[in-house]
Amino acid sequence: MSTNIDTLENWERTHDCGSLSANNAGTEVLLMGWVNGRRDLGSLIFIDLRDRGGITQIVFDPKVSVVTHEKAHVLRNEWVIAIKGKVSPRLKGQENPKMPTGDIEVFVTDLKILNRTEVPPFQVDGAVDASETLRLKYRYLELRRPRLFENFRKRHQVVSSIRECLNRNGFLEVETPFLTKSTPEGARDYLVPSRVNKGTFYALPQSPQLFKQILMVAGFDRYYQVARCFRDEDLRADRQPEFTQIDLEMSFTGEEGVMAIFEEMMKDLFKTVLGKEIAIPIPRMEYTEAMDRFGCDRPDMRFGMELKDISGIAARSDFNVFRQALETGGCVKAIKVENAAADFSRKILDELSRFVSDLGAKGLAWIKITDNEWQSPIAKFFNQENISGLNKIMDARPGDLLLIVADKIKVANQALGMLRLEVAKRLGIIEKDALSFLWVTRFPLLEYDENEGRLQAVHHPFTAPLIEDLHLLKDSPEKVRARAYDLVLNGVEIGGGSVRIHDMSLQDEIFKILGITREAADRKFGFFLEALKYGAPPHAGMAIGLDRLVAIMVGAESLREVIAFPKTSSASCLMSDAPSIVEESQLKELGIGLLSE
RNA sequence: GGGGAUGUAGUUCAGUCGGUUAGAACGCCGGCCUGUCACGCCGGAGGUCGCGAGUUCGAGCCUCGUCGUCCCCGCCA
Repeated sequence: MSTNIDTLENWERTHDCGSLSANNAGTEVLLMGWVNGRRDLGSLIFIDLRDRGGITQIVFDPKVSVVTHEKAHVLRNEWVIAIKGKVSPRLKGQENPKMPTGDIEVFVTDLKILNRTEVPPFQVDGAVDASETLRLKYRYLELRRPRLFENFRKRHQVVSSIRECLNRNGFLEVETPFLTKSTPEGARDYLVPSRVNKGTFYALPQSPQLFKQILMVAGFDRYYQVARCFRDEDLRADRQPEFTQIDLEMSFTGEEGVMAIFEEMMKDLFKTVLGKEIAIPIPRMEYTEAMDRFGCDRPDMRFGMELKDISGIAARSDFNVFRQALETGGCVKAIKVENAAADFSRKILDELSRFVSDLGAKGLAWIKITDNEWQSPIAKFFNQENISGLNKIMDARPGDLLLIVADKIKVANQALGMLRLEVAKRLGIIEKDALSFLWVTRFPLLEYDENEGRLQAVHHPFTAPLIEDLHLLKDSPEKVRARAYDLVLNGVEIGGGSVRIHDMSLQDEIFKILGITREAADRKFGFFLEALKYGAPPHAGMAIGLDRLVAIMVGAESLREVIAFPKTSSASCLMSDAPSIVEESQLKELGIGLLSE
C-alpha cells in the first residue's frame, strides 16, 4: 500500500455528512469521511462521502479546480478523505429524494487523501451482502454500515435516558466487582485463576445480586448499575455469554416501588428514543393465569389464540388418548386458529404434529370445523352433544381449526404455548410495530428439580415469599408464591426482580427447605448472610436485559446486531480469535496444568 | 450433550444423471465518458470447489470423518 497520503494539518470539520441541506447553500464547508461510492464520468466525478452522520454527494469539476479534479481520479471505495468546498443546490431535476442530503452537493476546491485501503473483503455499501462469518471477522467494516451504526446510536440513547430517569429519582450509580466469588447456584461461572493465591479462583459475576443487596445494608438506599454479566452457558440468538443489565435495588419499598420506577423508565425511553407513547401502569398477570391462558410465563399478548382447557368434554369422549392423559393426572387443552381449516393442509398439520412431539408432547389432534360437523381423525370419538359442547367452549365457527394436546399439564402447556407462537408466525398475524408490555407476577417460590431430587429456588434463594402464603411453607412449599415479577415485552422476558428476604430467620428457613445446610450456606455466601445480620432494611430490586430491550426496539433478529463485538454461537470472537491458547509460562505462573485428552 | 441447515472466484450465488475448458452478478484492474446517484460502454485478471480420507476409468456432485458458521432442544437461579 502506498504511503503517500496527506496530513490533516490544521483542517477541522465544519459539518458532518448528514447535516447539510439547502439552507447551507453557498457556505464553505469542510467534510471528512469515507468514500462510499464513486461515479467517475471522466470530466465530472461524483463521490458519495460517508461519515456516521450520513452521506453527502461531493463533486469534482475541473471548472472549479483542475488540480483537485485530477487528484480525485484515484479515489476508491473506503478511502478516507477530507474536502473543502462550497455547498450548492442541485441542478433542477438532479435532486435525489432518496437521500436526506439529496437537495445539495458540495463542489470540491481542495482534497486531502487521509488514508487508502486494501480492497475490502466485502462491500461496505451492502450491494452484495457477505456471510456473517466474514462480517464478524471484519466487524469494523460492518459497523461502518449506517443501519448497524444506528443500532448503537439508539442503544446509547436508551442508556442515557435510563440514567437520566434513575438519577432524577435519587439513584446512585455504583460499580461492583468483576472479580468475585463463585456461587455454585445458577448458571455456570466463568472462572479467573488467582496468581497471588494459587489454586483459587475468582468468578466473573452472573449478576451483581449479592453486592447490590449489601449496598442496601450499607444504607445506599437506591442503587443502579449498567452492569456487565457473564454466564458460561450455550448461546442462542438471544443469549450472549457476556451481556448488559440495567440493575437496580431499592430500600424501604416493595414490588410497587420497583415496578413504578421501571414503568417510568420504559415510558421515558420509548418516548425519547422511538417517539412512542406506552400506557402505564403496565398490565399485570399472575404466573398461574399466564400458564393457563398462554402456556408460557412470558406470553406474547400481541395476538389471541389462547389456550382453553377442554378436559371436561375430553373425559366424556371415547378417545382413549384423551382419557388416559386425564386418568394419569394430565389435561387436554386446545387452541383455535380462526379461518385456518382451508389453509392448513395435511402436510402442514403433520409438520405441526412433529413440532409438538419434538417438544415432548405425545401428539397433536386437530379438528376442522365445517358447516355442520367436524372434519377430523378423532371426530368419531365424539357424540353430537360433545361436539356442540366443545365448539361452544372454543367459540368455534365453520372454517376454524382446533389444535389439541393431551398430556401432563406442564407438557401440554409448553407444547401448546410454543405451537401458538409457531402458528402465529406462520400466519404472519403478529403486528411487528406493536409494543405489548406485561408484568408477570407471583411466580412460584420453589420448584422440584427432577435431576437433583430436591426443591430449588425458581428465582434465587433470597427471594421473599408472599406473606399470605407463608403458612404453606412447611407442608406444601411448592404452593408458596414469591414476591417476584418479570417484565415481558412482546413475548420476550426483558427483566425480572423480586422483593428480597431481609430477615435472617426467614432466610434460614428457606435454606432448610432448599436442603442447604447452615455450613453449606456459609461456605457459599456467608459474607452475604453475615451482612443480613447487621440491620438489613427491607429492600427489593430488579434488572432488565439491555441487549434484549434494544434488540426489540431496533427490530434486530439477534443480539449480535446490538453488541459491538459479539461472540459466535460457539462463544468465540472471530475478530480477535478469542478464546485462544496461552503460553505455558502463563499457566505455570498461575499454578495451572492442562489435562491431556 | 442432541437435532437441523450451510460451506464453490474478493463477495453473493448457479453448477443438470458423476463426464471435455467450473459460470453469472457485484467488487477489483485498464481504457472511454460533463449531471451521475445500482452511472454507462469496451476490455481484462481472478478458483486448494472448507479440510482429510474413501468409492470410481473419472468427484464441486456419492460415502465417511473433521472444522467453521447459523437456528433449535437440553442448559441459562
